[in-house]
Amino acid sequence: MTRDDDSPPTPELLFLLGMAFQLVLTEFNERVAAAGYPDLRPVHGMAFQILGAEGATSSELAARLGVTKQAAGQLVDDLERRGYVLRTAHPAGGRRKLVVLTDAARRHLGIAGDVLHDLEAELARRAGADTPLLRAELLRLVHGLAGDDLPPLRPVW
Amino acid sequence: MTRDDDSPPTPELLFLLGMAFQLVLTEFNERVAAAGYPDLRPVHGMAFQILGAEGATSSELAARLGVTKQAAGQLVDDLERRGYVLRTAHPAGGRRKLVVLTDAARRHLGIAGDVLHDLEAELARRAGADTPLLRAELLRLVHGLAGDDLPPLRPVW
DNA sequence: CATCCAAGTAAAGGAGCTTTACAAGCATGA
DNA sequence: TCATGCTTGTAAAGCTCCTTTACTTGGATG
Repeated sequence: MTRDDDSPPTPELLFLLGMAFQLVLTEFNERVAAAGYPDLRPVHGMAFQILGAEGATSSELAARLGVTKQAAGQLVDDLERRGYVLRTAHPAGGRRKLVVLTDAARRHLGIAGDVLHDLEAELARRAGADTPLLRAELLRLVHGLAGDDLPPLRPVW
Repeated sequence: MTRDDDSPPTPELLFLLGMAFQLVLTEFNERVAAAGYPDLRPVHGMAFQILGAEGATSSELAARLGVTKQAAGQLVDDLERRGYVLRTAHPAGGRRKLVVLTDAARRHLGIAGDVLHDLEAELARRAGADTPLLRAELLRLVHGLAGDDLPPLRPVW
């Protein structure tokens, strides 16, 4: 009894999750691009968020992004060239370098946050989606699958 | 008034959608791999589902997958080499070729469907997620963003 | 029959990652 | 003291999957 065949043919949960994520992310990305950041992908915003106020090392960034430290290093190279991050001396010394955000990145974080909230509010209005309920249910599902620590967010295709 | 700062810090809807999708997809993919298909990625399953009972041309497949026809052609090349699809003469003639599933692909479709349903049932039990409710809310959201026609499902990173 | 169009294919190239390999700084125990 | 080992950071090569560019082929349309 895995399926009720005379119910309306709702797409599978997995497909719905995928389409919802993709649609919201694409819309978000387009709005952020239109706001002056056409050359920043979602992963860059994720990196900014991880680096946050205190910064982090490339290796920490790699772990949180779920990629190799080389990939994270390349990302930092790129962002540094474009003026979004700086490699500074790490207080703990050693070979470590603390990657910190520049003001340009902080401005992006602020704008992206605004876009995100506007978008969610619009979804609640336009689609009539009960976003608090949706968030609660999704949080349950995520915790059920991943435990308490939230996993890195990566493309899975 | 974009944020209520004294509410519990639930992650953003976009993040929750991403994590939920990724977790469920990864779990799904691992189970399918364990069931004997370690070399099939989600996009292959999507292709099987699109080709379905009647088959389709490479160009149709490309449109539904949201990639170029060359990319779809390469996918079909690969799947044909591995015995999952066949290029047959197209009833409409012309240069068209009808790509159809082999029995191997149909077996995969059946197993993947079972895995999907098992997984959803487990989620409802383990996580206590109200999956019908979740599906309804997600469907609302998707229709609100995409209209009636469901968009191709692609990686967005 | 000349023209155009859509389908398929071929080849090159690029983005973004991994793998392999190595150098540099520090901690640890014998 | 100092050899060992661990971890960070980098460098270089290679791989996968996609796109871009360009071409061929079969049929429709005037």
